[in-house]
Amino acid sequence: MSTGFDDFPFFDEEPTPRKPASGTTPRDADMGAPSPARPSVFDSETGAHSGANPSGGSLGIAARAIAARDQARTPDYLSGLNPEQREAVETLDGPVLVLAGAGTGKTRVLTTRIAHVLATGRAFPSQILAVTFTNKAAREMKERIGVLVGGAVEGMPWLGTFHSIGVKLLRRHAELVGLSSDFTILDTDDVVRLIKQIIQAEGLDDKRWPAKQFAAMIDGWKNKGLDPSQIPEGDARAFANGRGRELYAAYQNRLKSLNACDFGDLLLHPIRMFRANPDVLRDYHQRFRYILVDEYQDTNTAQYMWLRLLAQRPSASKRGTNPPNGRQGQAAVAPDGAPPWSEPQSGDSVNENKSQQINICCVGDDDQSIYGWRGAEVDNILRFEKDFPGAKVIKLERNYRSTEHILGAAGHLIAHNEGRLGKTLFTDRVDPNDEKVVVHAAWDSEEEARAVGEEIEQLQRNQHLLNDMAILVRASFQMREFEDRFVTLGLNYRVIGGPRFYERLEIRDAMAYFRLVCQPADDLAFERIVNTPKRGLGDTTIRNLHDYARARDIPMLQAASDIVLTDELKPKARKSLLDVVADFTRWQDMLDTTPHTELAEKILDESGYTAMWQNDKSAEAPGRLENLKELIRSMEGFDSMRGFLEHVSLVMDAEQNENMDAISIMTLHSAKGLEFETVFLPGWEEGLFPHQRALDESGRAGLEEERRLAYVGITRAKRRCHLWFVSNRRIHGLWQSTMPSRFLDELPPAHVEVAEAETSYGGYGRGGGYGQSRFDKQEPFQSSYSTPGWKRAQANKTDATRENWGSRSGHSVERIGYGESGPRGKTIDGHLVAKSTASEPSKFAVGDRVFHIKFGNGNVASVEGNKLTIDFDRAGQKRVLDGFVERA
DNA sequence: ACCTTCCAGATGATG
DNA sequence: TCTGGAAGGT
Repeated sequence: MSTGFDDFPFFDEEPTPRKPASGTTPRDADMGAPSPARPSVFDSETGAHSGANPSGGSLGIAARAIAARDQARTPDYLSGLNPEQREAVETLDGPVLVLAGAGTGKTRVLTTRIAHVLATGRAFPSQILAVTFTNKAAREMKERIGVLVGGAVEGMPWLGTFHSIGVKLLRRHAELVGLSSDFTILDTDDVVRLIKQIIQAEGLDDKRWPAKQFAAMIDGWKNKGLDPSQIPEGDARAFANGRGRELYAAYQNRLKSLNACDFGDLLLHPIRMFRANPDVLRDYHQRFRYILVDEYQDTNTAQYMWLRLLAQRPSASKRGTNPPNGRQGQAAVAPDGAPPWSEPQSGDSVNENKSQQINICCVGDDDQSIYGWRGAEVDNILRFEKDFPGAKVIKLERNYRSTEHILGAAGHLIAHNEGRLGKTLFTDRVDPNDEKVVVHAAWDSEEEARAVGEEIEQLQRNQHLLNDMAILVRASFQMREFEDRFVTLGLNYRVIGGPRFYERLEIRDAMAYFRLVCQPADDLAFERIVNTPKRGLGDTTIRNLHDYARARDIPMLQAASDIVLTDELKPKARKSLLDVVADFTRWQDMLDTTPHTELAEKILDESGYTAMWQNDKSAEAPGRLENLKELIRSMEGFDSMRGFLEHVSLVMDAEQNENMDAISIMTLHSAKGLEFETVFLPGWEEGLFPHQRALDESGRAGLEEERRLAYVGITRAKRRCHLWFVSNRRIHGLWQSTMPSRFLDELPPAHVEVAEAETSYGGYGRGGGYGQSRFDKQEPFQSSYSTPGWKRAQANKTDATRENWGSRSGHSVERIGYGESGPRGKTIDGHLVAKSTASEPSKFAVGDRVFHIKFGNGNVASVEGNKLTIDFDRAGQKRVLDGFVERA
């Protein structure tokens, strides 16, 4: 077997299956801790853990689990779960779908379930596959499992995002899909540039057929798991005079010759690889005993296929009874045809594993599916029981986050959706003092921002922290007005979302240098920096070079080093290019001999890139230099340049400054998974929310997704939830009069109150259809919020809420994840963020126990500013930035 | 290589 | 209405 599993010590020594015959109470022998004869991550790790064990004693988790069971007691980690959560944790056999409503302890269930699998000795850490969508979720999960099982989490190499696990699979088996294992991962920007080249090379007008649009199409196809040959005819015809399919194929070829993958390939290549190599797939079937999937409602078709392949061991009977492509009729699956479910079924390769099933557990909430536009198929979760026959579905409906009013409002709203699995959240913690959800009206968006600002200040005066408040908008253009207002008021705020650190120009340039050094075939990187800084290598030279490379089918860097030996170029260009080639050759030679941070600095200095920004007189230049320093600093946490590159392409996040008290401004989408004491939801108007385009493009499905988004918004609030709508909003520069959102009318009166204007105008707006469902009514509708009374109140309110603000000192703004081009006209830049975080004392102290996503747990050995030296339990001593570690 | 002018696009945003 | 990007001119 050539699958290269050597680094997984336990692969060849799987625990014997411990599935109890009855499926209920395990027999003693089955529950035993890993036998002493077997080398066990668990045994070696439990020692570390037991020190922290409040119940004392030196027993490992598994041993304690047994003891607990023997005494008919509950292991620590299970106590405190409610009955449903506990069922979700303890139902280990067979497929399980956990429908976890907002705030019902989803992550807790997932992490405890993993701990339970480990503690009962059912699998080793390396035999658990746990996938999330975001790095953040993966990180949180790792951290929380760490709390439960101590260092054993270090042994979980297969906990990560779909993409990071895809990379891992692909690095091992790259040759099976025609790549070499040092392939490059292209981000969206690279992809667009590459496609543009292809479009131009095909002699097409790149204005008429924008690369960006085609990139989006390809992405859509890949989300559905479609190869060029499988895309629907209509789609293929829709681009470039019917040449869509051809271009897609050309793009894939180009990727292959670049030894590169886009994000979609990180899923699709493993799928192809598994299909074409059943023996490899079988190895993974044996490895992954437990599969856990977070946010299952967000999976797209490709992810679904990927999971199916891994989760469904082929049954001894060929096709039919329990088909691996287990869908009843393909129409239900891929409406646009070309369902790629045709896994090669080698019926003969199967029998030996009858007894071992793979236990998949998907956790999600159909009511929070808000990424349909990104390819997510809610249907995956709705169909779970059909896909996985015998699946157990467990609903978590006990909410630990919000007041009854908030839950009542959200629940009533979401009940207007059809096609849900149906959950009703409830809470025990009922307090007569709880505020109802409040609906406010404003005249226009400016007044909306002003009034929200006043409410915030009022809360502040009552000792509420800004950190506990958030403004969640439907579209990012809404943020501007709030930002403007907060700058005026001197209210600290942070904007979350948007372009990220590594998407900044200077970071991408620097990364291109590093990429080219590590991966000489990376033509995109080459073209990006060959004339940056300016070296007199203009369009003509590049074109020459390009042709030369294409004609010989060699990478451009190679072509460059060849062509300088000829006299095809003008002397000036030739000299220049010669220098570039010499530089890269030298850097490549140093790759294995020079510490990578040192080399990185050398590259940036010797290439003249640093000098380029030093000589730049523009306002952003100092910030860019600062960012470059930050980049180098962040490399310290990695042991090689390659490792770092991979991290950046998949994982790197902007760090955030939690020390500052600031209100968060973000979109509803980026708020998913977060919670705040107080939530402001502005812009509840028809056309904006629900967004017109969602309605136009996806009709009822679009409306339902918008409604789910509203549901997500409301359920972010723990105690206070304030909804706003305005009568006038500027859209594309034009003032438009707007109608209150239909969602407002779908809220239950019992849990909602209408904010009165300061001068009481009582009585308006409440009658009529307020709170009634207009569910079946067709457009156009008349909202009860657009009565004359409301309008009067709004006009009135403008005066009633006149300013009483003063400017404040110490105002501070943070833009998390925004580069130099955040929403327009800001006086904020990345510089400010980098500076403020760098100058602040580290929040860590010597001796602190910390967690690093790559190196795991460790103790802080020394602190210098924001640089920490950490003794990692497994990885030894490293220097890392404090932003990369979290308190363990 | 740089500056000006023109024009399309303007929902959401993970890897 | 505004803006980022690109074409086009100098």
